[in-house]
Amino acid sequence: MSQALYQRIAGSLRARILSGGHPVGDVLPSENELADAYRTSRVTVRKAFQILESEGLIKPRQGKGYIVQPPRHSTFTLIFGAEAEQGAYRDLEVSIVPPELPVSRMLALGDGQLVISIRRVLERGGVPAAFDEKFIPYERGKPTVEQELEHAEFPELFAGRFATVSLRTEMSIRASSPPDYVSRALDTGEAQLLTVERLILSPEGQRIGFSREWLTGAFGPLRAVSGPPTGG
Amino acid sequence: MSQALYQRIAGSLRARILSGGHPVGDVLPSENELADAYRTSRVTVRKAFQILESEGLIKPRQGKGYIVQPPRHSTFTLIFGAEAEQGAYRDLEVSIVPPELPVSRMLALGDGQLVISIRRVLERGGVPAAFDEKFIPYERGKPTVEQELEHAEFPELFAGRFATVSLRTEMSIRASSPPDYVSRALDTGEAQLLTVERLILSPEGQRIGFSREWLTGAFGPLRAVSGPPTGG
DNA sequence: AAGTGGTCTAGACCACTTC
DNA sequence: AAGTGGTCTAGACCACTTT
Repeated sequence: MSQALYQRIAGSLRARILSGGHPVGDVLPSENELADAYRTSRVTVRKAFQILESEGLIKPRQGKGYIVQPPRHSTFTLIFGAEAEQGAYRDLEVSIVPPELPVSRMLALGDGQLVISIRRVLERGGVPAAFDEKFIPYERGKPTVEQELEHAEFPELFAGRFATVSLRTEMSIRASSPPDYVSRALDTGEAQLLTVERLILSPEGQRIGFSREWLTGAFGPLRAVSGPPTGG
Repeated sequence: MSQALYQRIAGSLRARILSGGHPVGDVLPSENELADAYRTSRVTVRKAFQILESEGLIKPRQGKGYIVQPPRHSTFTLIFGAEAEQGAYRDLEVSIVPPELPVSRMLALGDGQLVISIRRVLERGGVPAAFDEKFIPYERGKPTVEQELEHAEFPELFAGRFATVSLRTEMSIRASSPPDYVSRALDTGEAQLLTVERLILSPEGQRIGFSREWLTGAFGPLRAVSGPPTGG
């Protein structure tokens, strides 16, 4: 099971870039040069270049060549959701209520519009680790709350109304003091907690859901990574 | 400037998937079918499929076809660093000191190993927004602190010693109480702050730098997004 | 056996950059 | 004019899945 040729070419170029053999700004050997060197076709060499391009290592410039890019350490990938599965959710309350002002603003609701509110606590090892609160505009004739609750994950909650692939999520992370009912449920007193807010957007940009989570120390930190892939 | 054929094919398929025309688990038309339909070659159709694959919308299975994937809303892209440029750093202190225990642990330092400590405050509109503290193992004969300070961004600080493309960063986000010297500098009193820790790793996995940042409300929330690209 | 994706070839023409 | 990447063709053989 030897590697494909284009993989070997990509690996060889990657190694040379990462080891500093081709510093940032350098122009790599051209497609034709490499095709000759490896006794292969240009298409195969291009495939190798496209791998490195997708890794952000190089960028093509027509008429010039492939140029080694500076590393982008400002884009991080957040690992989120995996940890939440280590624990159990305890449902606190499902209700149809008039929204608080910040919620109403976030969902851009009209006057008198009610929302479905779902409150849950994540427990880990018997200790409350997070308080989770979701808000969905309430509309008669839409799937019932009971049905929706079968899906734990937020975006999937809208599967009946939208193609879930098409939904976008905007996340906002800060430290803030939770309201009383949250600090009581989490037993955290006055402490400020890591707060994660999520806004679910339809393909048309409509705000179709909003959630707030307060994470205690028991939840652990959020983690993010950047840089070249670990396997490479 | 009409779009390339493979772009049009990808766009057409993407639209059908996002609008729910091809639900999750569906098998898309085969490469040969589409090549016939668009009166083009298989290579061009493949290129279209590869775009959708890179977007995470589909996954190929040899002998079967391209299958529509469930959306992955658990991977978020953190937008970090861009906001920091809206403001000015004020240097507080550069010193060579014995590390505190947590720093020594994070960098896996031996006994007696000293570290270079760099403390800065980010001010935005005259208000302190963040406290920034970096630790680098001190070694004689390596680039001087003065030289290193010319580079503001953390990973770039190691440009002399490593090919910066090859560095990885692990980030950890939580809410915590800052030490006294931080809350004094930021004038935040007892409040817990958003805390961002970064560990810089060499290609070999060696821990070559560690940073801590405490962000006040003036810094604003961290933001992350997931879902299909905005332009698509 | 037939159909699918995975890899690869040996050309072609175009737009762009450099000399 | 020569070289570069960008797009595209019309084939080929392979490994895998389904019938």
